[in-house]
Amino acid sequence: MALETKKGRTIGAAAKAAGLGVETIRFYERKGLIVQPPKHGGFRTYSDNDIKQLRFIRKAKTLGFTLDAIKSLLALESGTEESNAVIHAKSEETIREIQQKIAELEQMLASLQKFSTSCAHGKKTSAKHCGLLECFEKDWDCC
Amino acid sequence: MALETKKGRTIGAAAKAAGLGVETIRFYERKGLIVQPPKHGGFRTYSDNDIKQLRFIRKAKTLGFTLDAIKSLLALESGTEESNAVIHAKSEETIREIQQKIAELEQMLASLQKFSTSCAHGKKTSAKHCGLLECFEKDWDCC
DNA sequence: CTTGACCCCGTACCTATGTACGGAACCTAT
DNA sequence: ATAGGTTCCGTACATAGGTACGGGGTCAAG
Repeated sequence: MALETKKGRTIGAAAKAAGLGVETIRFYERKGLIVQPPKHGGFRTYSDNDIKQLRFIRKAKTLGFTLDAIKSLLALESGTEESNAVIHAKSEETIREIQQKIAELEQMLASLQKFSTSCAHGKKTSAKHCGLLECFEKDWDCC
Repeated sequence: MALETKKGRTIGAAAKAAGLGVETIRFYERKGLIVQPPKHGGFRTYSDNDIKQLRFIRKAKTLGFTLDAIKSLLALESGTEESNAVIHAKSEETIREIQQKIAELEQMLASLQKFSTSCAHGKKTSAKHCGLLECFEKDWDCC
């Protein structure tokens, strides 16, 4: 086993801790999402904060953010952006985007819940056109 | 202009109405997300409900669903699934997934809001390690 | 009945996001 | 010091999700 003491894991341990593949981490490095961590004896050594970044990337990805968007988010955090005003504006914009996503997900959730309770147990044939789409699109009182 | 009367638009009009490209719609058809609509004089003719489906696809995509997942959702709606019990179970599972996404987005939102108000206007240098990641990952009271 | 806009199909191409390979170097335990 | 397991790097391959092209057919207005 390679050096895994105190602060700093090898890329393999970091991958396991973050739920990613080793190659994926190197890929993110090439893409500039993360900076190459310091090397000890030729091996990358990942800090706890690096692990947090990696987990953040993983989560953000499942939420529909592209790697480019995630890169920007991480740039916000590490303060490598231009000015405070710019940082603030960008985070506010991201906030609005997230609020939008949440709103749309809640709409979809409501539609699915109606669909699930009213349609999906019992009257499949009678309610052929039960209207998940209608619920979703128009916020109608279908079902 | 091709036949665009009453019920039924050509693929170009459908694309415009749904905010997609013509080629994208044909692509979705090949992938089985939508069924080929009836043709009039060799041209696909899209109904209002088809448009709803297309818009649904577009929205679901921005929310991070894969095309395969969307296909399943649409299958739920059109009742081409096996039994009512299966339909119900699947929609309940999707409901849980969406709730999970919402929860994670709200966590990210809260982190960003703290970051934006506390860090991003004024103390960039002093709060170098301001902790968007910490906020996000641990729900800490940083900033 | 021609002309321009639109559609058909098949196929090739493109970007984003990984995954896999392979030979050399390195660390750790025996 | 040698054997096993990692890691290194560069490159090639893979998958999802489109996007573009090219040659031909179809509409509807002038």
